[in-house]
Amino acid sequence: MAAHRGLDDRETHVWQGYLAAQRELLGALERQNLRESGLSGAEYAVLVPLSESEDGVLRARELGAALDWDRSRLAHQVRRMEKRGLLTRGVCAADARGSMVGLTEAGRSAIETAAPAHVAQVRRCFFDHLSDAEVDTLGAVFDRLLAALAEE
Amino acid sequence: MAAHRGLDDRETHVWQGYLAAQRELLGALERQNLRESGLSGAEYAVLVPLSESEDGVLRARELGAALDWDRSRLAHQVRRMEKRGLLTRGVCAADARGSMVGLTEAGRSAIETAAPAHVAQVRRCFFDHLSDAEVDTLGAVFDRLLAALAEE
DNA sequence: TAAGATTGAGGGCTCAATCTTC
DNA sequence: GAAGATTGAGCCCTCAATCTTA
Repeated sequence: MAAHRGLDDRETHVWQGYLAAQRELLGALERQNLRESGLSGAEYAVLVPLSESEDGVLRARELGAALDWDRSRLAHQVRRMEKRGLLTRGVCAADARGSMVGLTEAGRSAIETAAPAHVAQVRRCFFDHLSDAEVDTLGAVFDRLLAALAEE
Repeated sequence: MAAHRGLDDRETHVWQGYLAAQRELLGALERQNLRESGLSGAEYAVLVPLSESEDGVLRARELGAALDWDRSRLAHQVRRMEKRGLLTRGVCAADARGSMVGLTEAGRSAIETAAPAHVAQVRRCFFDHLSDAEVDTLGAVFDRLLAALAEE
């Protein structure tokens, strides 16, 4: 492809495969998750750290750090999820600038229902198709790519 | 993470690394592309097959097949790009149901400017950090994952 | 009926203001 | 001024409904 002048055929194929696998795999997980538990991928991601916290409540700042999301992305997502009845928002007692995000009953119930199916799906669509050696290689590669990107 | 009960620590780490690498890498490419050539990733993707076609014109059906995009996604993208002056739309002479998508001068100029920098970026952020053996492993893995997903 | 395409609604993401509180 | 958070605009994507032509 003209997009890849400067990449040889093998590299082009690997790069296209990476892009396609990324889209198909995450898309399949998203659809499956949505169908079985009614949760989008973003909703699921937000509920996980909250369900692991002491009492189902975290400062928005902590939640954002756990997810590695910026403030804006989190604020938009929390707003939508509050409207859906999965979360509550409140002010932070210790620092009036901060906000607290908490699970509702519906939110806790949703994540507890969704988690086992989601994990099974990741195993079935990803790990079941890979050898131990391939998993090791992928782990090393992703770590290296992330380290290089962090240095930029 | 509670998200990964049923995955061991090593698997969880690899999966998180996959998700993070995906987001960081594609995000970095997107931002770089946008900064240097003013094209989004989606716009770039659409322009590539058109720039490789005979006269810069393809049936929407062909373009969608080349990108592996569904009709709706392509129609929305073409509409935005037509508004930006990168593409033209017309009716298909051979089949009145079809539509023809063509490059404008601005579109051709944009892709020709963007392509070398984009390829260099993919090389710098991805292939430069991988050994030959790792590239082979990744190629095989992505092919296998895609084949498995296609069978579902 | 099926194929090609378009549209509107709605979730999701990023960027650039903005507001409040430290 | 800096930190925590929110908001609005704009692009991207998917889904379902619709319209036209084959």
